[in-house]
Amino acid sequence: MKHKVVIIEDNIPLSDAFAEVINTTNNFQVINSYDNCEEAIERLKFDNASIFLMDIELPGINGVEGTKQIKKIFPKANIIMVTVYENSEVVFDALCAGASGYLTKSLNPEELIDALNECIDGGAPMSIKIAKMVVGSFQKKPSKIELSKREKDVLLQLSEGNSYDSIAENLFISKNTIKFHLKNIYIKLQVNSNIEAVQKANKENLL
Amino acid sequence: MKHKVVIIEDNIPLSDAFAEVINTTNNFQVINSYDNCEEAIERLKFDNASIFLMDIELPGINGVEGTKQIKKIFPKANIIMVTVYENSEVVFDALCAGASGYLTKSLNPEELIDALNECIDGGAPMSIKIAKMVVGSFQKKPSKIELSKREKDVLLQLSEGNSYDSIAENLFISKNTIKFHLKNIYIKLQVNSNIEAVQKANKENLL
DNA sequence: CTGTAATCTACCCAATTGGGTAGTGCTTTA
DNA sequence: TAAAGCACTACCCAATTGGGTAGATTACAG
Repeated sequence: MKHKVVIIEDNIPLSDAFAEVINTTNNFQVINSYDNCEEAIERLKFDNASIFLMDIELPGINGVEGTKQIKKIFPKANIIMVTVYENSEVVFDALCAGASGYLTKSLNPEELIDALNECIDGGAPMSIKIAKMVVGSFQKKPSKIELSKREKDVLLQLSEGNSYDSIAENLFISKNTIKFHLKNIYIKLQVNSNIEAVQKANKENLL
Repeated sequence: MKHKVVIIEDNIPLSDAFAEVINTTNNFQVINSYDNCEEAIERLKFDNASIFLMDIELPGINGVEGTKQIKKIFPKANIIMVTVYENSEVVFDALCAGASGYLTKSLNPEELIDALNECIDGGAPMSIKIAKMVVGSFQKKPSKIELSKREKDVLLQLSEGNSYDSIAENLFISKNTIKFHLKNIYIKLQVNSNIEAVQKANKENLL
């Protein structure tokens, strides 16, 4: 029983090349190729594929949006993006949309087959550069804004939704002191409201 | 010129096995092995290694903390975690600490060498399961809390630090309407302050 | 057609927050 | 020893926000 693969790619020669490679394997089979998402989505249930190779730049709805729609109907679908985009925003959008993997189009046949296998093994095949980007996204660079220890304490409490009174209680200092620290925090973060301070602290990973 | 590798692993037979494998290659060389981070950090500059294989469970400071410290001194160090932990918190902590890769200890010699090569190619070698976890972390499951379109508008504006007055101006509705929507939002999110609402919206990916 | 949900507006009052000024005391660094 | 930074407290006032009540309009589904 071969795993069914659907290719969604508007570059027909490339699509055909993928299909040819995949059909040489003895555990994968391309059961349909489309040059747009709309058609592929219509035939979703009919094709009943387990893996989708998805281009991003497509006529009509793009690959990221298409991924969302396919995952909505077929949550178990494994969708591997195959694209030239290495732009971080596109990569993260695709992953957020539900892509299981992300390959750049420079891949060779062997890599493609490896990726398919990794995919059905429950993995997340990624090109080297993509893996690096993804891992890099966890490595938050330390902010250049420096808060004192006490300021961090106060801001953390604030971010948890505490009022000045609660913060004062929790930190065993007076409410006035909370205000004092907040004022300094606002200056350091260049904001002038509690929400902005918390949002900026989130963004800058200050807590 | 071989790439210098340092192994930090308190399981000596395992450490020796890694070293043996690595030393069979013609582009990597284990220049030192340690059974704790402290010693490795002391000898950082002396060893001048480009790749570190780091265990997580170590006597004294653990591998995650050790990774932070090494990256602080040697930002260019490539640190690959090699560990039995597949617990998501540990994985993400390690990546946040600056690890370039994350392998589980079930790896075979070939995988180890592949990982080293991928690492010096600027990649992020990961075991299949880890890659899946990392990619999965992007796929935020949609919240079950449902806000109306207008409520989302208001909450988004609020999260950007706007006051009720600004939001009213931006959305061309009265300040009272902002209050009205906020009240409903607070009920739906089960909070009772602007910060809590914004934080919860962030957490639940409501915007 | 009727009810329900969403959107919109208004008014009132109490509580919270933001901004300013003015001090004290402690520790670290120059 | 002086200066600088951090932590702390107090008081005042204006602005903002939270909670309650009351009502209007539109749109959509049963």
